[in-house]
Amino acid sequence: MTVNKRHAAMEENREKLIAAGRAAFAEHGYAGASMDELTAAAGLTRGALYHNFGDKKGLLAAVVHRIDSDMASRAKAIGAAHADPWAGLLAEGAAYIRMALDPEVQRIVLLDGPAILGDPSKWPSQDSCLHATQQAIEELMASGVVKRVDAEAAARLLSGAALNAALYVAASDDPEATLPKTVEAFSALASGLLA
Amino acid sequence: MTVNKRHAAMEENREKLIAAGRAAFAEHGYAGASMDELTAAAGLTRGALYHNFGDKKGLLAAVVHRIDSDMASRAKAIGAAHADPWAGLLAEGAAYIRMALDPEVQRIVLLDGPAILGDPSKWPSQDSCLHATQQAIEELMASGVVKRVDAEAAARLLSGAALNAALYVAASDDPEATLPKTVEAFSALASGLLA
DNA sequence: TCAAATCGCATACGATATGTATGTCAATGG
DNA sequence: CCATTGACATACATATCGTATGCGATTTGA
Repeated sequence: MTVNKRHAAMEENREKLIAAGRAAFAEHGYAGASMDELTAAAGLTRGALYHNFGDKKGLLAAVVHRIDSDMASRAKAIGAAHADPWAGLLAEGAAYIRMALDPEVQRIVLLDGPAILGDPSKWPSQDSCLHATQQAIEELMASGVVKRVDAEAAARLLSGAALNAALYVAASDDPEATLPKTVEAFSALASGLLA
Repeated sequence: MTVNKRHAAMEENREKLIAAGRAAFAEHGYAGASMDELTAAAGLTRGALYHNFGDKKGLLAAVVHRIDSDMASRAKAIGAAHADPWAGLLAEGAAYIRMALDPEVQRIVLLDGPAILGDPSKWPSQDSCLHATQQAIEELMASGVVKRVDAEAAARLLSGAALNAALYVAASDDPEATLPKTVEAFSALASGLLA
């Protein structure tokens, strides 16, 4: 009976590798992360890695998917906390900007992710963040709050602006001061979608 | 007199290397481009490359700077062709989206550039595109056409949205159909900056 | 004009990292 | 209880970057 002891151990090792990969990619970047060090830190060898994820890109994809899911669920919660759907969308956007200030998110999801895995809209994870934004926009369009434009394009523009802005904020000399100004400009820009 | 034959040859070789790097980075990506092949294609060896550009990143920086300059001058011309400054800004944005459809621009400037060199706003080239947009926005703010928000942030958001949108358009299944819808959504979004 | 010094570039070398092929041992299941 | 599977470790082959060294053409100074 016992639900396969081997499978349980495998899942556990996968978790270890994803965690180690997340740390290594965040600290050294994708190119600079050594698979030997990474796997050793997880108490394993490269054998486990190649068996579980195929290659280095495979591990990155798994790590990106994990972080992306975390971000989407957090953003969704924030958006849902607002009674007014439009305010919810703005809050969601601001939340993305703030989450993207995390160096881990920047390095892995915003910089190395697209460079190595290609455009987020084609990721197997479907880019949960993008998907959530698009859904919010579609609902707002249905209720006549926002202009009728292509929802997918609008979501992509909005999310692109937000995430890109976060990179800018983080790279600025005084992020604390730049953040509110950027969020304000973001709100102004987003209002262009209103009907 | 003869203005140094050595210097002339050196400039010529730099041009060859930049051209070869541009082609190699575009085709294989930064990580996948071999310096041996690249320099051989230029009729040189890695010795010339390391002497002129320091390291692989140095060559990428030079190539990015070159492409960025090209883009900025083209966009500026397009913006200046419009009598109405606001229409000029929109046209500039649309031009960026269209230029960013070029696979070379995508891979080198939008994907590998930020991943390897860091945020564009910190590039030595100052990211000419960004700078031009910011200037246009400042002038429109001075003449009361657009809202008074942080011009640098607004420029970054607008440019981020445009360039990011281009990645999305290019990755879409039917770019020809996606492009006009995206440009339309871009115009709507940008109108949020109007006073 | 000639000789010495410069310097741009080629060559040779070492280090390191990825991906694959092979081996091993515990868990499974008939 | 034994044969088989398969998850993981080990060993190997290959490729690439960056540096250290060497060469030769061009420049410079007298």
